[in-house]
This record gives sequence, structure tokens and C-alpha cells, in this order.
Amino acid sequence: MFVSSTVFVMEQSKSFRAGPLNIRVTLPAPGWRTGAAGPQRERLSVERIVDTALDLMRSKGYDAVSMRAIAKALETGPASLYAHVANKEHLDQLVVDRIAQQVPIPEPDPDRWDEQIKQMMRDTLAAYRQYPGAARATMAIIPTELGALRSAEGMLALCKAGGLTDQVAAWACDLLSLYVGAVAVEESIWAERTRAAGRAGAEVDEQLVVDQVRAYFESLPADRFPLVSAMAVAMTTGDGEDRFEFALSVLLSGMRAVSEQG
Amino acid sequence: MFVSSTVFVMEQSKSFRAGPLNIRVTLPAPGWRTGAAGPQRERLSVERIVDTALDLMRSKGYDAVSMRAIAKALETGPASLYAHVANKEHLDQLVVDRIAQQVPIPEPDPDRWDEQIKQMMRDTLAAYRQYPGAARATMAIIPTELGALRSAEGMLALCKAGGLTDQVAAWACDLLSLYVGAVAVEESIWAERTRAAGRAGAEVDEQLVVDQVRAYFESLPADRFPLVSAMAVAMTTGDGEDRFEFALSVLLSGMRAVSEQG
DNA sequence: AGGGATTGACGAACAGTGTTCGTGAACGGA
DNA sequence: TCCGTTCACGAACACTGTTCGTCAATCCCT
Repeated sequence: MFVSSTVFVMEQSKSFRAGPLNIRVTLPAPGWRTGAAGPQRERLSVERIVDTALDLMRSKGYDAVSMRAIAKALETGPASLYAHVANKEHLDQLVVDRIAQQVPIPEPDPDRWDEQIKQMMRDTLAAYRQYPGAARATMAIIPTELGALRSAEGMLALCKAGGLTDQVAAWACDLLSLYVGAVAVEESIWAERTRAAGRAGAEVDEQLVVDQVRAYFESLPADRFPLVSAMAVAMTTGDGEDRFEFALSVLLSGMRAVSEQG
Repeated sequence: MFVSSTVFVMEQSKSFRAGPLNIRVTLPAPGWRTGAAGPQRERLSVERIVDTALDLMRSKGYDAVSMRAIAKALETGPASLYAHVANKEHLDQLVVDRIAQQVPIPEPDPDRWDEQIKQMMRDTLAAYRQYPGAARATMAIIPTELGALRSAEGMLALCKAGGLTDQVAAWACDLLSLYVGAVAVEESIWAERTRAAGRAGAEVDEQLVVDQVRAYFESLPADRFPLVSAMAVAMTTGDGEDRFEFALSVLLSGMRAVSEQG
């Protein structure tokens, strides 16, 4: 499935980095060699590169995905990749965009638009979780690629179904995607640590870490940190899911409130 | 000014990495050599290392802060740093914590607690902005160092002044610091790109980029992206400040709402 | 005061990283 | 059939974080 379409091409194929800020858009796939049998080795393409990057990421984590590792998996050298991808940053954006395409876009229902937005957020987080570390590339993206545009369009539709102002809807989409990206990044860093600790030997008991932190908070001197020590339990209660759901409630309540009060 | 205090020491100094997840706490400064005149070259210390890291970061950006660069600025080799700092990740945490110590903690006033929280968030963002890229290390921190604890304590105090539930207050602090960290990271990535573009020649006109993106959104096919193309103006309106203020309003309205409805 | 042990400093090296250059071969169009 | 474009790729460059082994300076103890 080709991502390319002349509609999305702002810059011409000769130069990946036309704009001063390197805002990149997917290139048209190399048009020639449409039919006929392939050569001995299957041709390299953006799709194949992104595919193997995703595979590696899913099985070995973000840090294992280097240009060399991708090239090796494709049985070639790292230099070959640069004919199809501008650089690693560009590849990361393509990877993220491909992931974004996985999340389903619901048909807006004015009666439960907020629940639908929450579900989209949950789905997005779930998609990121499949590829630990990919989210690190999300945060600096202006949605110009297909996947991000699709998400933005879906989110905007839900916001409008909820009767939000245009301005609130637009900024809220920004805020929501920034937040879900941040959560994914945070989780991926912890996952990476657990992975590293696992490689180094000792198993990691998550509950044990939580208990340790709680005990530490409680042990703090009450004269300097009265609240942290007193609220140690509240601060260490709940797993990632609980906190995520809490944040979703806060964000959606807030969006409604701000939209109403203008 | 020493950060160390036996209160904060969970692990003993012999090993930086005791816990399976490498949750590190500042070590007690080397106690020996309390008085007497120094040798020819001033002794290395955690403080001096963090100081030069901050200097480098402020003047040349995060990517310029490598162990080698820090060592060079201190007129020594990279290996010398590892006697005082476990690794780069640890150093990053110390740097972030030092930055966090710069933000002022207000005296809680129940009449304007929400405005006080907003101000703390603004101050935190401003502090991060001084050191582009430092925020990249924030996101995976459990507040166990002095600076982070101080912030958490201040935030909790303001939340309690606003009458929030313990649970809401605790989770909200988490959410708020995650968000402000995410904004700082996002900005730093853009700043890095601008920096890189500047190094490569062409000046970057921010307004021009915005105009370009807006034009691109408007040019999208209305049958596939009706909302994005129609709301192009709303989506590209407002600078970072406007969006940040919007997010603060959303977050605080949401916190109030969630706390009231239980 | 002298000797031994501790400990910070540090040069060199290792295993990686992203990226570029120049060569060589395969292919489509004329 | 030949030309010129286009992709593949080996080698190398300039980095990165980190570790090892050594050296000299310092403190403590006798």
C-alpha cells in the first residue's frame, strides 16, 4: 500500500530538505519498474524499510533500531537506505505515521462524543505500546503525513460533534495528541529501563519499586516535605491505566468548560 | 552548595546502581579533603560537572553537551567524569533537578490557588527554556531528588489550598509536570531544528512556516479532509504562549470538575 | 616522619552511532 | 546497441557513551 499521492507532495523529489525546517512529506514512490519480474534480490523501497523498522522496534525496542540494524535485516549496507529516506529523523516520522494509521476512526455520535475521544486516545496509546520508543519521534510533528492527518480529522470531527468552538477544537487536538505522545514516551523510557535491568540480570518487580518509592516518600522529613510524606500513599496509588483515565477525564471536562465559557 | 544530605541517601555510595531500575539519589559529596589548599588544578566535583553541563546547554543546546564536551570544558578527559557521575542519564537527572530548583514556590493563597499553579507552570517552562533540551530527561523521573521534591511539595500545597481531593491533587501534579515537560521537549526539538537550519545557512522565518502549513492544510482535498482544510486557520492560529495558556485553562478547569464530581 | 593503602585523574581503547563519498552495476529509453 | 540515469553498497569519517589499567597524589596509621 503506497502512501504516496501527488496531493501530499509539497516538495519535489530531488531534494528531501527543501524547507529551512526540513518539514518533510512522503515522496512519491519511484515510478519506474512498474511491472516485470524482480531482480535476484527484491528491490529496496520506503515501505520495506519502514516495515523492517517496525518489526525490529516491536521485537527489540527502539534502541535496537539503528540504520545498521535495519540494513542488516534487509541484507544490505546502511548507505543503501539513504536513497529512500532522508535520514533517521525522517524515517522515525514515517514509522510514527504508519503506527498512527492503525488506530480506528469512529463515526461521530453527538451523544457520546467524549467517550469516543477517550477511546481514540486509548487506541492511540495502545498502538504506540506495540512499538516501544516510537513515540519519541511524535512530539515534534506537524501533522502533514497521512496518518497524522487522518487522526486530526477524526479528532476534529468528534470535537465538533460535541459542539466545541473551532478554536477550542483545534487547540484541543494539539493538546490531546501531545499528551498521549508524552505518556507513550514516558512509558517507553521505563520499559527500556526494565529491559536493560532484565538484560543485566535481576528481574524487576514493579510492585516492589512502587513500595520502595512509597516508603521513601514516607521517610522524608515532615518539616521540609510535609505533604509529600503525608500523601505518599495517594502519590503512589494507581497504575498507568488509572492515571491515564484520570487525565482523560480532566482533559475532557476542561475542554467542555473552556469551550462553554468562551 | 551541596545537594547531598544523608536524608536523601537510599543507596550507599559504593554503587550508583543498586536498585534493579537504577533509581538514583544524589550521593554524599566526598567527605575527605575538607580544608587545606587545593592542588594546581581545582578538584572535580559533581557540582562543577553539573555547572559546566548547564553552561554548555544554555549556550550551545542539548546536542552539544556530550561527556567529551563537558570534559574538555573542564580541561580533562571524559573518563574523569565517571568518578563523580554514574553515567549520562544520571547527569541529565542532576541537571534537570538543578533547573527545577530555580522555579519559585509561592505561598499558597486559597483565593487564587489556580492562578498560582498556572504561574508555577509558566515559571517551570521558562526555566526549561533557558536550557534547551534539558527537558528530554524529565519525562522519566520519579521525583526523588531535591528539586523535583520541592516542586511536588509546592504543587501539592496549592492543590490542597484549592480544596482538591488528595487523590486528585497527587495525580494532577503528575499530569501537570508531565505536560509542562512535554511542551518543553516539543519546543526544544523545534529549537534544535531552527538551530540546525541556521547552521546550514538559510534564516528561519517562523511566520513563514506557519503560513506554509496553513496553505498546505487549505490545499487538502475537501472530500477526504473536510475539517482540516476548513479549519486550517484555527489550527495554525496562536503561538506557543497562546496554546500553553489554553492548556493551562483546560487542565485547571478539568481538575476542579473532576475533584467536585468525585 | 615514614610507609602503605585508598582514591581521584586520565590516556587509550572498544563498540557503537548517523552520515557521506565514490565506485560499480543494472536497467529504461533512444 | 549505446547512453545516461538510478540504485546498491563497501569504506571511511566524525562522532557518541563507557571501561580498563595505570599513575600520582593524598590520607591514615604506625
